[in-house]
Amino acid sequence: MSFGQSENINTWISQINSEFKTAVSVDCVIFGYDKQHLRVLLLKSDMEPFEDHYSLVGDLVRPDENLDESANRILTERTGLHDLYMKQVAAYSDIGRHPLGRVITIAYYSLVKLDKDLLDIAKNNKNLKWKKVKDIDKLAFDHNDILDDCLSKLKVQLREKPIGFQLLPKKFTLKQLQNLYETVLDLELDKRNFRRKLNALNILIDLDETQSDVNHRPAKLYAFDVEAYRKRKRKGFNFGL
Amino acid sequence: MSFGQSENINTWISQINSEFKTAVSVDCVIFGYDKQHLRVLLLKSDMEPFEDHYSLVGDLVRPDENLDESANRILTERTGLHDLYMKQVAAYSDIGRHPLGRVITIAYYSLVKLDKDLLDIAKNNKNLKWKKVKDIDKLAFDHNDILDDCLSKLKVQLREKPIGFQLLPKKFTLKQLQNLYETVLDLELDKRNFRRKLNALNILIDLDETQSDVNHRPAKLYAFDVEAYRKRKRKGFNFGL
DNA sequence: CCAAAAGTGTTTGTAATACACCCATGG
DNA sequence: CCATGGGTGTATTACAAACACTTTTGG
Repeated sequence: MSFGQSENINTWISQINSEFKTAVSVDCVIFGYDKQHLRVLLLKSDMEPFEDHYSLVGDLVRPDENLDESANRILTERTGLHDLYMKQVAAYSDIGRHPLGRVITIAYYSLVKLDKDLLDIAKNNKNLKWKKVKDIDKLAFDHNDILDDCLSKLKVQLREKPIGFQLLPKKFTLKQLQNLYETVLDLELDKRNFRRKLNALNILIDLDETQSDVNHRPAKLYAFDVEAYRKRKRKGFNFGL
Repeated sequence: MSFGQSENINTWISQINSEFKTAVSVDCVIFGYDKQHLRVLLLKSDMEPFEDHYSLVGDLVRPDENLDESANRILTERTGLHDLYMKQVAAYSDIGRHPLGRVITIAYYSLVKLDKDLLDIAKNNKNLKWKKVKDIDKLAFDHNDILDDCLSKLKVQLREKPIGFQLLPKKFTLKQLQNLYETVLDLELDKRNFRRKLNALNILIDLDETQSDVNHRPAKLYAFDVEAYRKRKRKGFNFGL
């Protein structure tokens, strides 16, 4: 950032303290995948005029943290998890977007594996809910815009980078991975082509294990090979789905 | 944005006015293309400890404008032009990024056709300079990070969307367009394949005009067909270079 | 032995790549 | 008539898409 040469430092500081007063917040679109559905963690709003609307989870940015740290803090506070996959998406700044004054918010999306513990946080707190993305209607503030943008970004990234694994358990079957892609991208994929492509990418570890307790032929289990991906990333990588 | 249920409105407002004090700015990476080189409009900084470093052009966000409006204002103030192509890229927020205090900045990149008038703004103002991207070394603040991110974004967008035309005059030759792609993306393209591809895209208007005053066979002139692009955009469009 | 999902190859069409010569103009 | 860049087509290769049957397990 930089300022016109005409302004001096004292003018500038006093401006910030008076008419340029602005709050900065972070809002997180926390995506979770649940074998069937893509979900987002929402919070029941208690703020006029949005009572009983759901909103994204967010908070003001504190003086001792940057935006990434702020997003991480919010994620940990809400989910109890650390080091989630997380991506800054955009800043939202319309004058009237927040009823209490000028609040500019920076949106992040993040990805979590929806296991029982995580589903429980919405049971232990009446105000939290894992809503299916498809079922979300009117949210508080401009959070529908934010959600739409984050979902678009997720879809783009899912096609280009191996981030889908963040939404699955460590060990997964190829069918689970395919289902994830089909659900999130809202399309149908050919089983054989999908498997061939994944095999060619060489980013999966064959665990030599199979499912148990299924009443059909058990599927092989795989894990994401972070190292193999890192090595290949340098010379360009495109998931290409 | 939303806040924990425990906080009430008065707490929150007083927080903004005291410890949450933050300034928000916009910084613009203004790219211009000059037949040979990709350039960025830079400004000589007069701020400690960055005297004589160049910086991006930016300003504080005013109370009556959102970020897009702020970026537009900065662009118009610096270039005299309106309605430039413009894209929000990311927010930068490290604690120590600005010597005068907590300043969170949102970066935009924008594209202009570098004609004589625009080149003159750097001649009429000693502090402004159209620097070749390749020649830029240490900038003030965290502006190298911002520039790098904006350049990456530009490269991605250039491959996917027909934004290159924003850097060229209204009438251009296929060679000029190819040169632009080769320069910005730093690669070599096959002339015949490039022309075939562009022809297939059907987003150019053949103006039935040719260059004049060149000492070789004059090239045909084309213009970007905005309407044709708009119609095809709905059903997906990828420049695919 | 039945139900249910896992696993596996081949063919066909389409898009990307590589490559060399003639053309129009100004000087 | 020469120098300079403009303009054009074809053959090859790699990748994407479409498609059906056999295998393994639990009940």
